[in-house]
Amino acid sequence: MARGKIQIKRIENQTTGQVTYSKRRNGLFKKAHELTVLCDARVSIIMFSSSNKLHEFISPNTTTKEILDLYQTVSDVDVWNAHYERMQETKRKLLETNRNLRTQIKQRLGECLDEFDIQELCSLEEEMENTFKLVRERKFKSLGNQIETTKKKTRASKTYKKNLIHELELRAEDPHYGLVDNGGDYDSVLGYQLRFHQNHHHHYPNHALHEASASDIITFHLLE
Amino acid sequence: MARGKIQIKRIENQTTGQVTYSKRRNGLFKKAHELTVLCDARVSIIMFSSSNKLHEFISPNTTTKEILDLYQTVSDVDVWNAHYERMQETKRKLLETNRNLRTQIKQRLGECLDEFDIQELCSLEEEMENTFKLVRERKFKSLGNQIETTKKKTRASKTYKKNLIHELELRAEDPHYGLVDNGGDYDSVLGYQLRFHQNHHHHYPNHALHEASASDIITFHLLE
DNA sequence: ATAACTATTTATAAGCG
DNA sequence: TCGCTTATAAATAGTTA
Repeated sequence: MARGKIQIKRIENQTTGQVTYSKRRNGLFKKAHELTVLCDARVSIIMFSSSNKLHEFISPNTTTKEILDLYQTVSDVDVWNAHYERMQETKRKLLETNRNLRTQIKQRLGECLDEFDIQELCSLEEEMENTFKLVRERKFKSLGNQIETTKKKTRASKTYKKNLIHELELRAEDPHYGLVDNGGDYDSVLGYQLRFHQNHHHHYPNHALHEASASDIITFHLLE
Repeated sequence: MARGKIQIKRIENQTTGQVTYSKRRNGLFKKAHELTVLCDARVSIIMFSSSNKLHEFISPNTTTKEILDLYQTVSDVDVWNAHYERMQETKRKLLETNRNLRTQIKQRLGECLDEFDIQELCSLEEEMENTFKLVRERKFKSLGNQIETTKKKTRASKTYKKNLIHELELRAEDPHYGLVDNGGDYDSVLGYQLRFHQNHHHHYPNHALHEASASDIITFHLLE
């Protein structure tokens, strides 16, 4: 165990350096803590290793923020000023952008048009026209989709109804059907099914639903 | 020389405390400096004595500000004051508003319409139509104004021309006029007079011209 | 406050598990 | 990366000047 006089000189060996850093850091923090207790002082140590790892010590009963605020007050160094100013600048720019955006919106709502010259008015007019067309297209497309959907539903209910009627005809032809359960059953079954479609009817004359339009179906949905 | 085991406990004696504080502070700073050199680290120590005296250590080749900037970036600790927090909040809100405004603009340019349902599309369509009309109205009005202005200018020029010709006729009728200078014909005099206005000449033989400026005359020529 | 001295305590480099 | 050990370097309380 060679323990000659310690040279205060950069430790080249990485591993040894790491170990020494760790040990001496602890030693430093311990000393700081002792100082805190012995002399009722407040100490903040902030350190970065050569690999930029952060380590800090702060005296008990205080916070780093407190110390730094105090430091800022006492020392000449304006620690946060640069950041503060940068934020002010950011805020200013954001507000400016915001104003511009609002103006643009107003112009697209037909306000504040006085500042525009003819050419600008023309291009705005053109833009509005284009957008108007786009919106209308989109609207029609959306409506088309909706109609398509309702048509499908209509078809589905038509098929369902046809099957139902077909089945009823079969039962009517075959007496066995009627005898299985009591005979009043037809109406009640049919009535139950059809109430889905319209509130008050129990019977439909033949094919009554075949030509149902989209709006009818919408009504049907609302009633349901 | 009583040198028993050092108790890590607050030193009540003021003088002793001061001395210890001074000695240990130096020891701490020395350690910090050694750490800096040995391990290539950057250390910032900020401390306040019980009497609120500030002492600080900073590694060579760096500044306290640098360390604190880095600290703020790396640490989660909220070292800034309430003002900073308020500014952060303001910034956040501004950015949010900004986003919303941009979305609105995009929608009014016909983009991002997928999120809209039929009703929204309808009201947007209506809005676009209204604005479109407004813009067109404004355009026509602006065009109207422009036409009106040019008409006025044209009228003024015509009056001017009429007066000029009238005067020339008078001169032609009255021999005294013609004999003053050599008898130039109407055309050449007229040509001279018109050139004379473009070149900013001095005397006007007729009051009718007093209201016309050089630029007006140039415009008149362009319009004719 | 600061410096020097000195008996002690403390810190820690290097080695080991 | 730790924790432990140990010989030695360094720090420091108390004192004096």
